[in-house]
Amino acid sequence: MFHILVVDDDKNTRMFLSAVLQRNNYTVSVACDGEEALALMDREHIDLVVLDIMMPKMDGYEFTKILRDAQNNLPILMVSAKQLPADKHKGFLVGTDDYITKPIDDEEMIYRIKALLRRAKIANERKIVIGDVVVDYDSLTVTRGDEVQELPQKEFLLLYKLLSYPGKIFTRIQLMDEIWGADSETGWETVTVHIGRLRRRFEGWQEFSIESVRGLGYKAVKKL
Amino acid sequence: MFHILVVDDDKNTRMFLSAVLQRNNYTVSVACDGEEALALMDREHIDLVVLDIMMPKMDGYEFTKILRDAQNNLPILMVSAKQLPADKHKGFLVGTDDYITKPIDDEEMIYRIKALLRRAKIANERKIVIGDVVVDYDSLTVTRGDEVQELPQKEFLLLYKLLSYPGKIFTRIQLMDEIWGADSETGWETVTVHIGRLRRRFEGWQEFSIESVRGLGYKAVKKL
DNA sequence: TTCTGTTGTTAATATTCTGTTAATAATAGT
DNA sequence: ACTATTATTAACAGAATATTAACAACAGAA
Repeated sequence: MFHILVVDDDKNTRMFLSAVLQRNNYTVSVACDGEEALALMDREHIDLVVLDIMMPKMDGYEFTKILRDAQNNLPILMVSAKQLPADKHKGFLVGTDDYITKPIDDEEMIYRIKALLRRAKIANERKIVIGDVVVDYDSLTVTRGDEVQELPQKEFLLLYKLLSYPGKIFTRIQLMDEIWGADSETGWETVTVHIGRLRRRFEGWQEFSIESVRGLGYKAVKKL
Repeated sequence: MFHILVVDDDKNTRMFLSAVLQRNNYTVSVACDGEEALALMDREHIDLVVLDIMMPKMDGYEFTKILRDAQNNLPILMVSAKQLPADKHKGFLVGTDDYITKPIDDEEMIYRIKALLRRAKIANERKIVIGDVVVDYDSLTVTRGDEVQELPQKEFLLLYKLLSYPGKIFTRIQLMDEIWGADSETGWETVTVHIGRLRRRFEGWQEFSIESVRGLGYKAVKKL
């Protein structure tokens, strides 16, 4: 089903992790260090990496950094021996997706792996996820829990654009150009109206909001 | 295991795609353009096609059209250079099964290929089961409990197509192409009428429904 | 042939989107 | 506090799209 790569220099840990993962119906490959891991990833398809921070030659941070620099956004679950907050922080900085600390609780690990895989899958589906809210490009829908809203194209595209770059300010003209096309006859005032309609539609939703920036335009704000 | 045909006029892209696919345990054939691809398909068995839209001589759309005309419903993954939202939709509206945009993310591609192959396998089983309802391709019947309905061909094919990919949106044109054949004289308005007939026929059935997506087309929704 | 059911066409009707305008509200600058 | 500017909102009209019914053409079975 899913193929997981375990990278750890300690043989016992490797075996322990493999066993736990296999028991949970994942297939597993192992590597002792970063280099070996990278080599292996060229040959096999990997869905997720469980990565020890402390390793000889190349440590976990370096490994992550190399991957991310290469635009690879494979989900990574880091395993850290230390419990210092400073360390946790560093992990997130390089671009890990989640981490657990030793001693490893297998249930917790499996739980986190599931969560990561779920997220990665969603990321592959042209969807924007904000908390419980899912914005799906292919069906023009916005879902929260079991509530599904199908929006009209213009409204949807507007929302999708804004939420694709949360915090970024778009001018009305920009939005016009990108959604209506630069040579559209339509006046930019309609953007305003559509924004209004979106706001009304998602009135009371905690997950995000569309804010106006006077004199400039609009931006979407995620709230979590 | 599965044999994939890559059709792209750019040598580098071809090599890149081949490499990624082979690394993921697919066997690969390549072709530079549509004609070569068609010739090759006469000689070799192909499970799936990865197809660039932009090509000399025959472009991706044409290629797809020819295949579909010949009642060939090989899964096709289109590769589009453009990232304009309007275009994106066009891409999957023509009659492809799925599409990705350049720059190609290999993980995304593999993910989508897997999904397509899985679906193709299901489509070959010629029977769709939804709760108590059985849709049987070979006898053109829909059964619920001891109630058996034999539907007219066109109606049946339409329903079957939609239910084969629940949730996926099909445009009328796409449905025309796939059921009537791309060079049929019949106008796409007919699809609308048939949808209406299907709806009437299965009025009040809880198991599934056919929903319209304004501006795009129709989709089947399973309800459990 | 006559009857029946399927299929495609068309036109009338219904529904939903979209853009415009004008009135109202909010904001910043003086 | 007043004004000029900018933003919000509601209401409307027309465009675009979808649904439905009625009918015509046709094919096959009785």
